[in-house]
Amino acid sequence: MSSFDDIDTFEGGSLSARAMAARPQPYLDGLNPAQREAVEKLDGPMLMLAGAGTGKTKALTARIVHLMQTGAARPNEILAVTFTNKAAREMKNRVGGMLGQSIEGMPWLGTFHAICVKLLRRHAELAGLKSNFTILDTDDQIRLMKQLISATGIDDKRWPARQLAGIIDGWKNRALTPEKVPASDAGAYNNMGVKLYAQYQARLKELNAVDFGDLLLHMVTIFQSHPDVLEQYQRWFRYILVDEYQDTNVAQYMWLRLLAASHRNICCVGDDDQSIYGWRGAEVGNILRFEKDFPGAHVVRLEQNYRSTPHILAAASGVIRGNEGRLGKELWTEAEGGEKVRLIGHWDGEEEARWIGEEIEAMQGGARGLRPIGLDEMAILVRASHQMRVFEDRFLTIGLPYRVIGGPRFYERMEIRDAMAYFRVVVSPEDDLAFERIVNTPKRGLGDKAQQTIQTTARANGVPLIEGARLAVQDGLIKGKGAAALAGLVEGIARWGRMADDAGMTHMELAEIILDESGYTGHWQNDKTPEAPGRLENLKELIKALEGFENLLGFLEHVSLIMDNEKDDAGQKVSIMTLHAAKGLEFPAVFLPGWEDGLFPSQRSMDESGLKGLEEERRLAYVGITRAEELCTISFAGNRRVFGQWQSQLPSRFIDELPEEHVEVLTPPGLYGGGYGAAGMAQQPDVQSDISERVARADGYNSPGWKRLQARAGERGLSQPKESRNTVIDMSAVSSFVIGERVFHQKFGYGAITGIEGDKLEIDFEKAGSKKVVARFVSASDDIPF
DNA sequence: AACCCAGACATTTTT
DNA sequence: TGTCTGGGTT
Repeated sequence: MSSFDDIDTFEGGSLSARAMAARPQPYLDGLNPAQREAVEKLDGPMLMLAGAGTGKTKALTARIVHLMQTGAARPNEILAVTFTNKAAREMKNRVGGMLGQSIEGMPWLGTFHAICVKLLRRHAELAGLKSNFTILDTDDQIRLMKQLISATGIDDKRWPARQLAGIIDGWKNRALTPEKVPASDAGAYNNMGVKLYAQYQARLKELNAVDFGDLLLHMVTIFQSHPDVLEQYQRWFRYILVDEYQDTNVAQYMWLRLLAASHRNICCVGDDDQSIYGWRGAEVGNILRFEKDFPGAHVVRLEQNYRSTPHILAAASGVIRGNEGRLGKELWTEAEGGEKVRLIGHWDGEEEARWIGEEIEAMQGGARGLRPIGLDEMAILVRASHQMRVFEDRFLTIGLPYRVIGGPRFYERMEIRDAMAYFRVVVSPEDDLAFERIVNTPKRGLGDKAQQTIQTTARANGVPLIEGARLAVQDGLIKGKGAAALAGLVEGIARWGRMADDAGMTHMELAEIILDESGYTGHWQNDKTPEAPGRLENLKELIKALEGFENLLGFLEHVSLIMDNEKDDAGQKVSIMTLHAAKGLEFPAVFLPGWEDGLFPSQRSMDESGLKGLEEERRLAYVGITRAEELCTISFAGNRRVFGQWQSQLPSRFIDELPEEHVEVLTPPGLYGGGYGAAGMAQQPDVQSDISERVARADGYNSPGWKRLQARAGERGLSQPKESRNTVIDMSAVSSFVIGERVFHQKFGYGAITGIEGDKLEIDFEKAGSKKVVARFVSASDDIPF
């Protein structure tokens, strides 16, 4: 399509739009045919199926630029939604870069939540809110829930606030208001769940607050009940783009469908094979159903991968093939050569961590004829965060710099949340939840009773808590030390509020004054726990973060939605993160440890969600492998300590699904102790067995790998690996020992048993002294073949 | 109101 | 095995 055609067909024909349309289109040059199609076909529904590393963001941003350059839409007529702020930021930057000028703003490029906040503030009254409503995070949500539960006089043991909040979140994800919760759902909780849900919503309204789920739920409700409002936005958003469509939940899906209903100019980008947030309410079905939802939709597949070697892609394809109900897509690359995916089994988790540590060190220097790989170019991706610990322990002892990505984030830290609660009460004194949080932090001698008094006083007078507190002191309902402190706090909040209006002070200075005068800073200065200095450090950082904002209010608004803080501390470091956190990232070298059945795929996923759960786990495996550009190393351990108990592990069934010809099986080097290391080596994965064989198998314990493991264990005179994951104490191992017996241990050498307790033995070692060890790791001394 | 200990419990977490 | 929570104690 030439730009001249566009001028003729362009309807809104302002001069500037025509001038825009006449510009050259350099952004189309670097695109492959599929990408180009995805960019140029502007009208009507489109599904852009973009595999990992296929230049999705490039296509998406080019499409946005194309919309503007052809004059199809002005920047503010494009609705572009992402899931993360990071993705939104990146897209903004790239669009700006492609235009070669700063964009005059794309106000509707943002996360679902950020856009909904904007919309909801405009139409708050339609949801029974004031436009300055506050946004609660999970923490506030649970505290509110706790209050409701105790107020209702329900057994909080049977109704843990967390769980209930989770259930309600689930309903909100499915766009269910309390009235719409189906009987089948409601009945399961004896109708109490729905009742509490309704109460919770009522309470939120009283507080003029919403939670994350509400942002979408309210907007969907408003669109459904106010066609005029909906129409206004249908007309306004001429083109809609959605990133990571496979991760949308029902509420987001409905929101999009409503907005796109009239013109159907909606372009959804996603990859059904990378849908890994089902447990959070995401519906893979949304993307699978797209062509039914939008008949006549254009489907474009981006399959050319620019990230990984052919071996890596083949391995990933081999695994994901095991899933049914895919839209179907096969990655390919023009690149050639490269290393096969490497696979290695270890004796236990520590061993695995040790090996990976050594491997990382070797790779830095350019091992095995490969180029030297920097620490920043390597990542360890685990299924669950507790797996990180072994690596941290190991890397600390060998002094290998690492960085953990994810985990508790900056704005979720206690001290940050406390400080922000202070800012919140100052900015809006009627913020009861914030007031509640700080009223006795630091300790002001206001215990449960005093706080109860404040609550009842406030409720009796129909005023916010802070006013209730003032009245309670005034009327002498609270006495003594607490009363003085409380009066001081209430007075302080008012004073700080006045300072905020005072032009002579920056909001950073104000923030510092608030934290100092309230005694909060002092509270941590007096705290002698080891984490106190870090917390003070964080508070300093918080103040620094204020700099970028006009005032406290602006900052709070920003933070309520942007809970990420990427303080990428400088220096070369190996990254450790969960597979979930790794989505969207890429690294030259990737380690995927812990590929053991039960851990990965996670037993819990399979128990709770059956085949669906297993398929999501498989997608997680696919995501993991496709993060790697040059080198991907998968590993598993035969034994692992789970909740402090030793358990035998089976190699993950996903290992069986790796295509043999793209995998190189590594043999662990001669490990210390020989005999035990050899047992670890026995666990060669059965790369031969294909999917069909695996599926045909009645249970997982007949795999060639398992049989070999058993056989070799027997040869070595070791205890047999347990068949049941639940049998924690290995009775055979225990019963074979007697007190006084001379035994050998892998790490501690020879010793004599002095005590037996379950599966643990107390042994007086000749060199290492007396230790308690797990029976599994001990053998009668004459069994040692060397 | 602050502290301590026993018991429960333990994935993944874009906003 | 370790962490967190809630109940009981000081």
